[in-house]
Amino acid sequence: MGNRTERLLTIRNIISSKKVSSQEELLSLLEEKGLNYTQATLSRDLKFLKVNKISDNEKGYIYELPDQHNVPGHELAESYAAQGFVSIKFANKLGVIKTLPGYAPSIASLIDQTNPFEIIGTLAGDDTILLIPHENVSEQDVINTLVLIIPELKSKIK
Amino acid sequence: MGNRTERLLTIRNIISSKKVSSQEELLSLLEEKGLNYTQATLSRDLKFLKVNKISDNEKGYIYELPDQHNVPGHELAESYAAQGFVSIKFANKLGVIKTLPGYAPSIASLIDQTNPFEIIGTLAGDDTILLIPHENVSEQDVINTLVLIIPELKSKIK
DNA sequence: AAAAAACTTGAATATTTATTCATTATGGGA
DNA sequence: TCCCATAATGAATAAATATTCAAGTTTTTT
Repeated sequence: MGNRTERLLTIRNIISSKKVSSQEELLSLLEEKGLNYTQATLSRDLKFLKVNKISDNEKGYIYELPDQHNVPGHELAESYAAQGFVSIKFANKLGVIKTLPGYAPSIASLIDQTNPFEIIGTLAGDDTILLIPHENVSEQDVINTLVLIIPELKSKIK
Repeated sequence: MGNRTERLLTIRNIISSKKVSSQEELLSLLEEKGLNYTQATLSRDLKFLKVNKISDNEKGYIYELPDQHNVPGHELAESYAAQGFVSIKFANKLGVIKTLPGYAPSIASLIDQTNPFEIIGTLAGDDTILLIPHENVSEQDVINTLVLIIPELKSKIK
């Protein structure tokens, strides 16, 4: 895995956990984690990740991860998915989601469609989904990502 | 109504119908409509309207209206609302939404919560909602706004 | 394994966007 | 009506962000 990937993952991680209001600020947060890059590269990364700068309550601006809800019909798929979700566990760097019988394919497809950076692929059976995360992605990162995709899971996980 | 309001409405209207990729471009689109302002003012307007600049398919950037789906529990309210929606008609600059019995308050509340610029207020009975649009807002503008709030209405309206 | 193509990056710079500062308009109270 | 306070605006400028160009890397092809 190249350094770029680590940087991209770290950027997503930082942005989802803190309010960042400029590239310069983000740049120094990356530096704190030992990732030294220039503003030019960061600008390209943010474009690639489709990170948005939005206005934050009249005062300043913050960067925000792209909204995961632009897929047509997403709302329906989402409540269906939340309904069928049972649990998630991790072992050997893999995530295993248990679902109600028959729900696995549609939940996996939802994840595939939003194509989050942290999860490189899924494999669905009937009531089980195997999640293959990127290297260096923590369990909490995966969980955060799932909640980003299906907000209603927040109450069901962790 | 001051000119500022007209400008804000026009900005939302333009952005929802065209791809605009810079303030300068938007500025000249406003000019075409007889609205002459400076970039400074536009920058403030966009901040006020919480319009976002997002990356558009690796190539460039576009401006986008704020997502209307950040209200917690919105997804559920939304499918509920779509379910209860029957029709919308206009008369004397007012919009009248008919709903299934009992649905009006929750649909109206959804509209109020997202607080779209184009609709200054709602009044809900049991199966009827009165929509009070801003001056100079067209029926189509109101419909577009409703669809922004409740995407599932797209198939039900117009 | 060499050559070609494609990708990644930083430095410098161009471009774009936000803010400051001064000015003018607008909207209540006395 | 006259103040006063608040809001809106433009010009200039500061600040932030995107891109160009050249160089270095990695990947693919032959």
